[in-house]
Amino acid sequence: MHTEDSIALLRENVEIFLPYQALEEKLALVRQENRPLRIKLGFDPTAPDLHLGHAVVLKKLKQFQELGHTVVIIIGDFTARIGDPTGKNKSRPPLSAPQVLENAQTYVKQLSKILDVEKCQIRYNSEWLGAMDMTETIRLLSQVTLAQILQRTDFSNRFQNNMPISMHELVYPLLQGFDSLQIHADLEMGGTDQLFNCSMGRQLQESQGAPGQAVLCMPLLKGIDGSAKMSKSEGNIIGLTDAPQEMFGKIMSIPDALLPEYLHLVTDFTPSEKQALLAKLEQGENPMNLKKRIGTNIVTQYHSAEAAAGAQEFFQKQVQSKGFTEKEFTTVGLASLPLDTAQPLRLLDLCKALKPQESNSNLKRLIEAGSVLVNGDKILNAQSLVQVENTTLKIRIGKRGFFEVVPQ
RNA sequence: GGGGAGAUUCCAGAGUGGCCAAAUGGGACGGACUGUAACUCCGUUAGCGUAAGCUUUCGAAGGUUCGAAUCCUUCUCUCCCCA
Repeated sequence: MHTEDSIALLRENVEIFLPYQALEEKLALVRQENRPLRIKLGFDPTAPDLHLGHAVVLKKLKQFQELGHTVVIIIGDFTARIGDPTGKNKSRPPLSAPQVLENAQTYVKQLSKILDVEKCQIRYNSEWLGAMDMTETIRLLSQVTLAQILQRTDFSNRFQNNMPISMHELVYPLLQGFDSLQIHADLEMGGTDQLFNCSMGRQLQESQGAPGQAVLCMPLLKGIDGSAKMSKSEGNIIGLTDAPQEMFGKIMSIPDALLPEYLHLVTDFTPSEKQALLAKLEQGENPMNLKKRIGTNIVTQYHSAEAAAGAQEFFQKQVQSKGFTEKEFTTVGLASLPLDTAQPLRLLDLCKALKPQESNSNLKRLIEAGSVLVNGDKILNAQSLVQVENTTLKIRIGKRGFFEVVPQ
């Protein structure tokens, strides 16, 4: 069932194997028992947006799935109400039950962008966690000591820095581990930040006399700002559901230094293609070109080749080209704007009508900073009057706001 | 249960009666540069107002004062030490 090649493929990009030969051992085991691997992937439906960081893990799961293994997705609807403390220096607020359910449905839909969801088992951990009584709970808690829990860097950092840690957060890793026991996981996948939680599952399984799961951790993809981790709360994500133009633009905005990482972790290129692209970069090719290749590749995965081509074209026109008139403008009818056209129209008021979410003060700043162009000309005075009647007017506000104001 | 420390603008973190819409750093936004929304440099960063200026903001609610982020009272939350 597995050749050397497929094992090499499965090992590609994996950062941590626990234990090191775990993958090979588990594969041998299931071959003997003539069954597929049961691979667990847990998600807390806290924020309902999957991003490229998640995709790193999901793409690996996809490889397992294509080799005939079973992916069991745990929707942590119960644990989401606690809040995973991973990577947080603050406690997360618990979510309400209806919120969690809604997020879970959105999640599964997004998972289908990468995995064959039809072939996955999907389980909600409220099924068993919600049913536990106090006696069972205490029995579970007795399996682990405080010292073990404090091993975890999130907790020990917070503890050392006098930050609050609530009791329910301490319990979180145990509950996640308990999921592994319940579904008889052979292997659990996650980001490297999940190592502690995943190994807790292994420990609990073994303490119950079951074989401990293997743990595979994927590297954490850096955010588009180049910071340590792509995460929703940092606002540095590329969402799987982002529109093509948005997705492409975000990829163009990642620091050049991140290119190899993105190339390896989130593109579809074959290993030899990746090599070739990296070699070109080393030979001094403009990183921009590689970034475009990566952008096109990624947009193609989540949308289509046509969408990717369109997104690249849009980027070149909207961002790279110097010309003003060839930009893509959003057409706005003058009559649809909340303006008193009987009065002489100030530039500030026009901007406010086009960007109602911006404050007047901020728009004034933008104008004075030279970020507002009218028909290609920089206007620095917010009080300047603009002629809008019986004429079409092209106006740029900031880097992204291009409007064409037409009469009526 | 007892004693002590603290809560500041998006975040971190100064400020201990008027010079405070509040230092500094980060982030964000903008400009210049670059046929990258990268890198670098520079600027801006509560709202309203053409402006003078006015209004709201320093955990919450009251109070003292001509004047409070700064003082007092109560409350909420957090941390530390002792038991």
